[in-house]
Amino acid sequence: MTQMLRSENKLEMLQAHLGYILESTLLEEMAQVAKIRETATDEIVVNVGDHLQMIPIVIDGSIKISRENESGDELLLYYMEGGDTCAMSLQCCTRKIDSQIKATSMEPSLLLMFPTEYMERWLDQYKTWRQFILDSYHTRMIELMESIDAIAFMNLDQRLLKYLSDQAKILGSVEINHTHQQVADDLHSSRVVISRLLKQLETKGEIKLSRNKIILLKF
DNA sequence: ACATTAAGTGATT
DNA sequence: AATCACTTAATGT
Repeated sequence: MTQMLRSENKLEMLQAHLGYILESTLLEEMAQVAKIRETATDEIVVNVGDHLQMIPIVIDGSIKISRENESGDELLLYYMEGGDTCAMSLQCCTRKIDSQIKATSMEPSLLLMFPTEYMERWLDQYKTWRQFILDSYHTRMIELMESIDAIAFMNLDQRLLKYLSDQAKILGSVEINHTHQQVADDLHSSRVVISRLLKQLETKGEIKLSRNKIILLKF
């Protein structure tokens, strides 16, 4: 009975996000094989070097994807939100490549995890699924280019503003609960520099600062 | 009251 | 824009 309810819930979750993209037979099949994963704020969902067994689709919440090297240097690449999957993790799974990225939960989130075998089979079986995966590649690629643009063509102060408004948009709040160090890590900068830039923004009346908190005033 | 962690500042490269 | 070395402020125990 509870088993029944859980799989019904999964179907509802899937329908809510993918109902208009994927046919109901596929959605039902997905609901049957999906495993639920709940994550807490700042929980690391995937680490560099991990070997993925299952591929996630985000149902609720948001996940940030960042690059990280051996010495712990980071750079935020893009975000995943409701209905998003990361097609790159599919390649990771099927080719047995270790993950090159780190995925961190930005808020309490709910993911549905799918075994690789099914994902591959659906690729042959459902053209809507193939389209979904290809679309995912496309959006990921666009976002990657956007983040390259930001690094190559924008000053750090511009990047910081973009970062703040992105965070606000995704977390649905103008109140961002991050330390300056966390912001610096995401932007691959240093805490001192970020503190100074934030101070400037506060002086200009764009934001309000307090410990562990940045409040956006003009967005 | 004390220790710890976050944030601010001046000087240097 | 980054780093160092140091100060000051906020918070938890």
